[in-house]
Amino acid sequence: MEDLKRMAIFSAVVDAKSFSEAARRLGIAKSAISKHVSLLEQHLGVRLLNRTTRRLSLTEAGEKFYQSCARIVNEANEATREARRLQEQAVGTLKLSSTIAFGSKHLAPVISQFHEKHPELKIDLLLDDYVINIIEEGIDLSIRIGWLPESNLVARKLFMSPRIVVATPEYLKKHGRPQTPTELVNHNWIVVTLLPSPQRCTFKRNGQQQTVHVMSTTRTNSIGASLALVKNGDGITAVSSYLIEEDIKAGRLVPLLTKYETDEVGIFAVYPDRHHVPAKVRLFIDALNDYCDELTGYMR
Amino acid sequence: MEDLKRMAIFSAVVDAKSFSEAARRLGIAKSAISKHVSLLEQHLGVRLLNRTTRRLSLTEAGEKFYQSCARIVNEANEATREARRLQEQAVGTLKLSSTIAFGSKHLAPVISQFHEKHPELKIDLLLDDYVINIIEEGIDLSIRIGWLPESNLVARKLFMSPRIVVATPEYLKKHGRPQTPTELVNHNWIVVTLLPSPQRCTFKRNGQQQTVHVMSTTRTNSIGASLALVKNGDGITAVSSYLIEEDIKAGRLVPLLTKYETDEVGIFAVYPDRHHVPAKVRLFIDALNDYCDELTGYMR
DNA sequence: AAAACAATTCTCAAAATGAGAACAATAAAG
DNA sequence: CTTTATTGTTCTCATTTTGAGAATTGTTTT
Repeated sequence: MEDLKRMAIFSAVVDAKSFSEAARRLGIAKSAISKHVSLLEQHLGVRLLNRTTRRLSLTEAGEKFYQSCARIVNEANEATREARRLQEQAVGTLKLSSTIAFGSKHLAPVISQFHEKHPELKIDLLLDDYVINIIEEGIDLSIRIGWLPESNLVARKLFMSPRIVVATPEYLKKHGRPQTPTELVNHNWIVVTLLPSPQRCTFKRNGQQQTVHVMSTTRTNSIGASLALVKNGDGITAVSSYLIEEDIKAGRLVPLLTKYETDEVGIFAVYPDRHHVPAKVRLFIDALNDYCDELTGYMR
Repeated sequence: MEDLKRMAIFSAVVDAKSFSEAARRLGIAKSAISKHVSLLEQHLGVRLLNRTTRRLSLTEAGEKFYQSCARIVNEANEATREARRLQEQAVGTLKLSSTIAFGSKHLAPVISQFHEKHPELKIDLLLDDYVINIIEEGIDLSIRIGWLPESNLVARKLFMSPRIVVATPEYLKKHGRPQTPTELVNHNWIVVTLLPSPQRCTFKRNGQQQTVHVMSTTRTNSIGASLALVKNGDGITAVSSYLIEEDIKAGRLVPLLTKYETDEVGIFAVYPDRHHVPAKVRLFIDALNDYCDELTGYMR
């Protein structure tokens, strides 16, 4: 393993048909070349080159060995080039992950636009409401809600979204409309188990903050399911605004406690490494950012 | 070129699916492994492995790169093995060189016997009376007469052979039989131009040494031709005894000045390198030695 | 919560590398 | 046949690289 490097040097010597010339080409002293070849021969226990000060010739073993070395050097260069190409061009496959709700609603349009721009790039979109291990799954880019800056991973904020407490008009007619956070304890809160503290809700008003422990008989690990349950009139919950704009406008859902500020939740793009971000990821984050800027601009 | 070695390390990490395990297998510290992989990534500008402390996964570029690395490591091992095989086994081709006379008379039987013992070894016999450059021609083993220990090359003495002054009976009847070295100047000496001092001949008797400058009208660069000329009755010359035993026994040639000791000439096996002598060469020298021992034993 | 283990980072000593000069050998030129 | 130019080898020495070991941080299991 040590002398893979020496194989490259030996190969250069054979190509140059001279120690001195090889030294010149590689930009190192000829004494170094000489030593490397000697050590390689010593380690192999095989004479590779017969040499006088004036002439070089390959031994039979050297001839065969050279063939292999040339192939190896070639393959190494090829591999390096290919790795850099994958890094710098939008090619290959981009493995995306996001929550089902965000993915189907927002990622889809970005993807289709992105795909037009970079037709060579395949996209693999994995929608999942579970918190998945993006290292284990080999995810290039994950869109996560309310991400707490987890170690080693890089999280870039796309936008902040307030969480709005909503219920259907029908539900409110039946169970009454809460006017203060404390009144929430009298309602069936649909708990989304994915969130860090699913049964706790914080509100602010006039600089005063209060936290409510909500009551619940219904839990789900899916944001989409929670929304569906609320829409079905089963209960009440807080949902990121970006998911329910239309529902509110259409009157299907009613925003509650609008006098209070709720804790905003961040939408983050998460990827595994700050250094050496491949082009496919960088470009997609850019596209996503543009989309989100437009979205929030529109919402403002 | 610098990171061919690192490609091997990276490959080992992927094979082991762990930095620590790879370190154990390669017998170096895991901190070293970590650094090597980092440097490789840095040099490529490409992330190869996504890693937490507990899990490893290849990036897309890393996956492709690994394929190449694995091939390279494999090829390198293969090449090393093959080089050693060529070194240690009597396989491949043995390129022999010798003077025409010695080659046809003595090498041929050794070769045929050797070939029976090592049927896998091809033999390439080059007969030439010129002094050839064994480096340039890629000769494995050269049998040279009266070789002066030339630089870099290794010369191993096979046997010493006295040079005997001979002529045909017919020639002697016509021109008289020289009784002392000085009388040689009256004869036509067949000069072999390959010898170091072709027109000089040294004799010893009773501890006294004398050198004669011989006269000549006939010169040749071929020992065989010189012998043929003498046999044809064209002149007189000194020939290594091993070439003319039969001719003397049969009376076709008459040894002259037998009271004088002539300068012996050595028969040498010459090869390019003292270290790492391949099996094919070593074994052939051994066989040649055995043959020569038999020959000189028989002559004694 | 604690224990066990993996990767990273740091420091420091040891090893290797490579430049440059001196040398020996060879071939070509005068 | 000597001179000259060039090559590969060897040597020394400063520089760089390397790797071990401990400490650190992060992750998983008990």
